[in-house]
Amino acid sequence: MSSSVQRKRIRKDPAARRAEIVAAAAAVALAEGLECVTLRRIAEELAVRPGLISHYFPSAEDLVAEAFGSAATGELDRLLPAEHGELDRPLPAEHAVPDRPLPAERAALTPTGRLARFLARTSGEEYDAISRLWINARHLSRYRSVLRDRVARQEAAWRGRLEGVIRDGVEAGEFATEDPTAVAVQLLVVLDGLGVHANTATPERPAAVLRMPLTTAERELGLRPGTLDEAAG
Amino acid sequence: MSSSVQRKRIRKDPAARRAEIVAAAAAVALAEGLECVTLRRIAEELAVRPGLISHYFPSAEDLVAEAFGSAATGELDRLLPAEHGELDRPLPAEHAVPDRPLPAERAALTPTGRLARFLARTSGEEYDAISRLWINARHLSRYRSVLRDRVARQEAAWRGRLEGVIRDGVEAGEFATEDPTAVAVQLLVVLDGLGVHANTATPERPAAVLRMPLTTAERELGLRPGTLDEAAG
DNA sequence: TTGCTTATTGGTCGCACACTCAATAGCATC
DNA sequence: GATGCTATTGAGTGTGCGACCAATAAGCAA
Repeated sequence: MSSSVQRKRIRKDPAARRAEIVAAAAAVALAEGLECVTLRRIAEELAVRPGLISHYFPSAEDLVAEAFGSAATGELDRLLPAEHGELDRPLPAEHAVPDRPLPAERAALTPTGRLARFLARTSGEEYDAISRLWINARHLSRYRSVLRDRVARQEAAWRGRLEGVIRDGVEAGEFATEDPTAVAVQLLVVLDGLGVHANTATPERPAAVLRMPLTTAERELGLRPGTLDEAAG
Repeated sequence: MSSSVQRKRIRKDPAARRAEIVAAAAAVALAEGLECVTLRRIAEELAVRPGLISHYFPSAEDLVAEAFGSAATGELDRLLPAEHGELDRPLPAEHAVPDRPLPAERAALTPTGRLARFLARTSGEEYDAISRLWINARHLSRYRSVLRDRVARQEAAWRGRLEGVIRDGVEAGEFATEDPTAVAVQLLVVLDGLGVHANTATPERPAAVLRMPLTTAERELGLRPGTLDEAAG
């Protein structure tokens, strides 16, 4: 029998195959965790033999790091899209930023609107998957040095993106702060702190706790309380 | 040769042996991570055969959960010792709290002093190991349900202990808050948020970020800024 | 001292993992 | 249609894991 197994080989362009592998690995990482990114698992996902994955990633650790980097970059772009022309990475690029002009309605958002939308999105249940990924990566970083470096780069990317929005807001006169970097880091600390519970079904948390990101942002940026709720619609 | 291997069997009281196993597992969990708590590893630690560990813990998952519970309880007692007679766990006891009277100098500390000391200790580098353990447990909870329950119980224990100090302070007129629970959770969120970096060597962080726990506590408890620094000595 | 309970051993099984490498076959090029 | 490059396979290695179980011996009680 052995009916449904694919018999015919499909020979692809190395670059395309590699991208395909990374995409599959990123999807598995996001949905099931970085420890599920194994040669066998990704090979099965793509209906190829494990040896092929080894061929593109001689060390499995590199694939895991790449999967995390790809997934995290994708999620950041979804949560807080970069404005056209925005320079948000002082470090070597993690990924090529698509250089096409962004849709008009995005470019039209004010810094307050962008920040409000980001904070709204990081409160939803959809954000749990991303929280899980970060916890996963931060823990696995303990043992895998390649991943550790990737995590550091992603941290810088997320902080840089958020910092950019804050700077835009200061420039536009919407925000008031002396140290955009410190505010960005403080916000990320709060979001990380709230996100660690993503794997453990936490009972209802006090409203003051759920509002921490908004409260922190409004306090540190000199916004009237409630501003960000209203801006989020 | 096979010189140094232990030949003679040592037969111990089951309760004592079990305690020994848990202690060894907790030490390994704290120092090397929960995934290093394996039958073979703990057996080697105690110079016994792996089968013996299986005998006491038919499911390895139970041992891992027990190791985390033991380590976390021990660290909480070290960071924020329970006052004599303090009732800090509404849930079934995670561990028997030693009922002996505490040293005089500890019992003499005011709530402000206890809180200040706790926050000082959670800032030191010694706290990194505990942060690592929490990240580890929170991530592994994704896959291990027994551990997940233990994490929930420990969260409750830590929150309860902190909440107790806050209530004492309110009662003593040192703190002012309407909702001690919310304050306790907010503090833990900030500490968790700062702790997630324990595995990734983070560059210097802005002073405002490092002071977040103190700032949060002082703000939420109606303390004059600087109070907790001074109380910590 | 003898005997009995049971804590402890030693060995085995099956599984999943990363990694290696010679053999094979797709496909672009001629 | 034939040829050559190389992407892809298939098979095998070694490691570490949890789980299982019959045999053994430690140490207490009779």
